[in-house]
Amino acid sequence: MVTGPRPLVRQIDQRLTALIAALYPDERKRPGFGRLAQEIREKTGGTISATYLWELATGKKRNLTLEQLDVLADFFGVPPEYFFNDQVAERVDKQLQLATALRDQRIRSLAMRAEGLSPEALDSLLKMVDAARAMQDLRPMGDIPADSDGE
Amino acid sequence: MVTGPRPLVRQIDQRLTALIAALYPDERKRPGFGRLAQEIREKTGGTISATYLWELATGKKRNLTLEQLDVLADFFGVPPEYFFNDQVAERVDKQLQLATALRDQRIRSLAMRAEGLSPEALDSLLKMVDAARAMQDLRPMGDIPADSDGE
DNA sequence: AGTTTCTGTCAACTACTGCGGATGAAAAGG
DNA sequence: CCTTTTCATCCGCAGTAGTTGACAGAAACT
Repeated sequence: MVTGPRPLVRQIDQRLTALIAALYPDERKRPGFGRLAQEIREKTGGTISATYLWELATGKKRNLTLEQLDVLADFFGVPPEYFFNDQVAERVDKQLQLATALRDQRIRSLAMRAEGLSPEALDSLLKMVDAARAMQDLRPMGDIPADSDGE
Repeated sequence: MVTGPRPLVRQIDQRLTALIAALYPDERKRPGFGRLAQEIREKTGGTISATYLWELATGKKRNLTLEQLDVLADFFGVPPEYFFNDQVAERVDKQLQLATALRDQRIRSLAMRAEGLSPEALDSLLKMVDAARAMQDLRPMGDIPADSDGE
């Protein structure tokens, strides 16, 4: 069917890649779609394939079912609306920024699932982190060796 | 795989029938799934079939795709999360009660799309409507002749 | 009465979501 | 160096989301 794409189903790819980047800030250690799919399966008990994950991330498929939406939302710890509600996405992205800035595995997953802080609170927290980083004369995030993982 | 149904996809049938009942309070004038599907198609430009609508309302199918979710949410004027987020559903249902109580086509669709009032505000509005109804000695809603429709 | 329209329901079909299994390239590890 | 693992990408298939077209019963109309 050649139905013009409904607005809801437009930005899945961007949202998904943003989540992946947020969960694995260090590009060097970031797993491929194969390993990622396996992790999702183990952690959520749901089923998702590496191929489909890639198709979603590259925008080749975008009209997913509620079940797959739930699996993804469950794994990344975001509300399902994140994938199509701009307002929710904006707030969550703020939290992701904070989590990335803190660069600690435990705090990161906590923050991703918190969903309780206002954008203003998150903004000031981000500013505090920036200030602390400047005082300690740290390089801009990106080339700092990542932590060794461990659930 | 026999994956147990994810929690997200459980109450679609109830939500859908609730929406239909809210939009057409008078059972006598309520259209069947055939006419309803046609209305949805005309109003939203999306595609949905009468049979599928029935399958959803009776719980025979429940794992719909984002595109169909968008069509339904668009037609009924509710946020897409209504179908799987209990918190949103509760708030919207309050609005639907109010709209049904007022029994005016225009106000009804307006209220369905408002999404701005708190549950407390809606509660007091509902109480006011009840009080007004009692003072006017109206019969309990249900057998009042419905308005003649018109977009 | 008969006829026409609408209802819910089902079975057969189509189309696309979602997956397994290739492929070659590039790391990693020996 | 070679071998093994992991990567992105593709092709084709299975299963199911979603449609079409039928059916009989119940209204509504004449």
